[in-house]
Amino acid sequence: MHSNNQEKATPRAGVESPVVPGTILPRQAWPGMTPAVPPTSEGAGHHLRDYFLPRGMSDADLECLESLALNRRKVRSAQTLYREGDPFVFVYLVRSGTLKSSLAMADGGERVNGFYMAGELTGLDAVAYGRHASSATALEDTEVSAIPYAQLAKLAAGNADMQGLVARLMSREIVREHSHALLSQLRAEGRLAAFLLNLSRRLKARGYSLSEFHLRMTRADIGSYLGLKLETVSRTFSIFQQQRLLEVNARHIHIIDRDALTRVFETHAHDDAWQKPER
Amino acid sequence: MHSNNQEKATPRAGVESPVVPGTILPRQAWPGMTPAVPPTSEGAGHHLRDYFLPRGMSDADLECLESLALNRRKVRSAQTLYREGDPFVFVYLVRSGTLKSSLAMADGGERVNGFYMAGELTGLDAVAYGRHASSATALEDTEVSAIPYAQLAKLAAGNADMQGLVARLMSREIVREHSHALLSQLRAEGRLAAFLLNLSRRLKARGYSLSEFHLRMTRADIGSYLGLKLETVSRTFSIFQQQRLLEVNARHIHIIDRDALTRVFETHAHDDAWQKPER
DNA sequence: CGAGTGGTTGATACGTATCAATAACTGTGG
DNA sequence: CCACAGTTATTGATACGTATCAACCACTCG
Repeated sequence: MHSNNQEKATPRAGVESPVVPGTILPRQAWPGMTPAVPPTSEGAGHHLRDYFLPRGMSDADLECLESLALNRRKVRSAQTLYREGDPFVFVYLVRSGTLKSSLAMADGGERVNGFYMAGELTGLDAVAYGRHASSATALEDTEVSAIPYAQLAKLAAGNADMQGLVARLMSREIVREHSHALLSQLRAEGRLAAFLLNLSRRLKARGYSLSEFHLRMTRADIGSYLGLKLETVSRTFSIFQQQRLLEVNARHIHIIDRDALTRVFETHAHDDAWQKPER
Repeated sequence: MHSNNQEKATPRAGVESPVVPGTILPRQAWPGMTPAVPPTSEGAGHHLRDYFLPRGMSDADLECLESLALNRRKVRSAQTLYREGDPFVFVYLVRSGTLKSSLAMADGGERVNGFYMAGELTGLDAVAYGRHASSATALEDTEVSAIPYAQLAKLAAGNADMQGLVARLMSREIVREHSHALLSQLRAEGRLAAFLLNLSRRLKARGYSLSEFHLRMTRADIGSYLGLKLETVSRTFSIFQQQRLLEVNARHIHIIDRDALTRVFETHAHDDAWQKPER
């Protein structure tokens, strides 16, 4: 039942959460992708580490959902799967391709608040008020399974595992947003570095190269997601390239110096030690 | 294709949400506190409107939780209720007082990501990984009810209403984080205005004055929450005061010109029309 | 009464937005 | 196949908002 990433599994009696919380601490060198490094003693660490927590589900979790994921649907590049305000009927499991999730702004613009790839579930923010709270747009031709939320809820009513799964998935969304919020503490270089490492990790988990990949989104999308202008994103790519941390060819990214990239967002903090810890 | 959403009041059989979703659109004058004003036609509008959605629960919802909220607990000002990384056992219903929720940063500082007042539930971000993903600190002497999550889950397993309630509460946290993220699109004045109006509204719902109240948090807390330095918060208060929008005496706030304050965060956008709508 | 916390205000530095020009690429229709 | 328009990305010059550093005041608590 449940997710749990990482092996090694420090068998600590979680209340009922099976998942191991400890993960990669950005401050230490990142050895390829070895997961579960027990947090260096300190309880609450750099919370940005959650930014690197797995977004997908375990095979077991996925299997759970499979039973409901009958309704296959294709979304062509640039088409929207659902829009903010649409009545809430389905949550969607991404099968292949990539989605971006975004919020409409007052001025007609949009703010990207997440990217979803194969194995990830989107639409859970609609549970709150029965309408989608964000829009989902395909960044490439994408396939999803539509899961009727009503059915999911019914199933969960009689099945503690399923109930727990849904609860965990929603909670993870919250934690993810926490981490995303922390990006604002970093400057442009730190934000982009974190973004790239996150992408890299997720792509790796899907069988792609850890060091080389293709961006599905535009500079503007990345900027919107990171709270930067597209020009700044572009410039930052150039900087990384000059420093030989990356090779960039439009949307083709090659990570040359992963460790250095990791160091970037430890160093490039916005200098905010908002407050001292009171310990 | 697109936008749609909207009114017509659609008495749409909410999937299960009891709460009225439509609310105040910041762009229109804010008549005191009239709730449910059908959004002015425009499609997915200023998503920041969600920032003004009710955070508390309906009486019915509250009653539901009461049965489990036996375990009363007092938290003195400046004491923490739980810390990031603590094993997850309880969620907490705030009875009286105020809590701030925060995340630890790499450098030992913290980032405030929310404030919780009476009737609000905190701790749901811990469901994800079985450990608290944030810390909760009392801003004044505060009383909470500790609700064992295991029990809550068990109860939900046999009770569709309860299950729906928990799901909705979690989803609302997600939506709230969305809104919080949108604040970064505003400049200092817009952020502070939005913050004050939000506070005002929540306090009003608890029987306090809409226009006059006492801040429970420091300038640094506000700054951390809004992504600003405390000096900037202070300066912005001064500006509002000069413009006769507010009267500020340390933590005593008197809102003089509510409409003007509302206009502030329509105007003071960071100029980002990230992208054009494709209409 | 001195130390500590919280708040205000000023001068200046710095990061990123903004405006603008150009180039590379993409798809379209003649 | 080539021209043409429309994105997407890069790069430069400059403007502007907020962080930063610092001095100072008010208030509280031993």
